[in-house]
Amino acid sequence: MARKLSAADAPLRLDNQICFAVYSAAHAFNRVYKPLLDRLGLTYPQYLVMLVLWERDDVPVKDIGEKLFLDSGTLTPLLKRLEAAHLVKRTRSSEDERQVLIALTSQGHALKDKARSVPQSVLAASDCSVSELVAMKDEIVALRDRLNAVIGE
Amino acid sequence: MARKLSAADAPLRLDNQICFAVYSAAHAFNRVYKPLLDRLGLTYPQYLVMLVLWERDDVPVKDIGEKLFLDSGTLTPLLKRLEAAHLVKRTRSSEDERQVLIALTSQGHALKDKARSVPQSVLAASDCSVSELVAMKDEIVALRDRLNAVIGE
DNA sequence: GCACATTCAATTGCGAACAATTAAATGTGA
DNA sequence: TCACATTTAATTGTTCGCAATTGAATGTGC
Repeated sequence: MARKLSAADAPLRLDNQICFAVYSAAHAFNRVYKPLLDRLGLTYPQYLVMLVLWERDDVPVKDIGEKLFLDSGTLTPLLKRLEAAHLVKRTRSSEDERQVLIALTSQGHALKDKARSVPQSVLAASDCSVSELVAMKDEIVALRDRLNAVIGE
Repeated sequence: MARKLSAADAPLRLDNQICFAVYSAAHAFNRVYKPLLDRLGLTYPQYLVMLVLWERDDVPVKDIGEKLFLDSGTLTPLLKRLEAAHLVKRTRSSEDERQVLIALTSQGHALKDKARSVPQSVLAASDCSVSELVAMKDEIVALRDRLNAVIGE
């Protein structure tokens, strides 16, 4: 028997998947960021780590992971690359030797000024008003938090 | 001089980044899908490929790539893994020997029925009405398409 | 027909992302 | 104190994702 388009298949259609919308939008963002971040010598996940550090410095790996929803398997090699690029320094905490504290170098601090043009370039690429983007962001964050709540059972 | 919270820093604050909202939501979706897809023996990107093939079979790699915004560097090894799992078959097109056509095996077809429960499980996890999700999806797709339009210059 | 560009998939190399495990440091209860 | 659990990063192995290159097949302009 021939397979035909069926209403029963609608939930499995690619264009009906919000997850694919989110997935493909994330990749689109990545491609927009790439040329901008190349000039800073950063990848997108490295940029996210730098955003965290520009807000608060000298934090354990765990804190960065909680903010970005990433684990040490991702962060350890990434932070070593940032260290190799002389943007951060990794030092064991003296109070708790299990922790590795991540601190910006002077170059890491200085990069913040170069990064200021990035958000507005992305805003321009999105061809969208700030208020619309803020509304979308809030919706997506709310959805993400509901999903994450389910993961923790 | 001490660095303090400044209005000039707002565009660089992690919580103000819609790209991070999208990025972290994509990961949250991935984590929700993981246990569901494990039962099908699929990863999330593999699931996306199967969604494409369940809609239309016997398509060149390029078509799959255009629908999913992925290139051969990602798809070739992924499709080889699907072939190793006996879900698809890869054959050179006789009309154009440059193309590799991807066709579902009987097992690949059969997996569709097992996959039908996935979307509703994710819907439940999102704790959101269908109409809200559809509205969000449309907004995100529109944003994605604007971003992709900029990438093509 | 023949040089040339184009198209398509495969390959290589690098950087995430994550599960699972390991090892060291710390905390806890008896 | 001492056995035990917990916390924290690092490590290992697998899979994506993409840039850049390669090589074969096809299309083109002369």
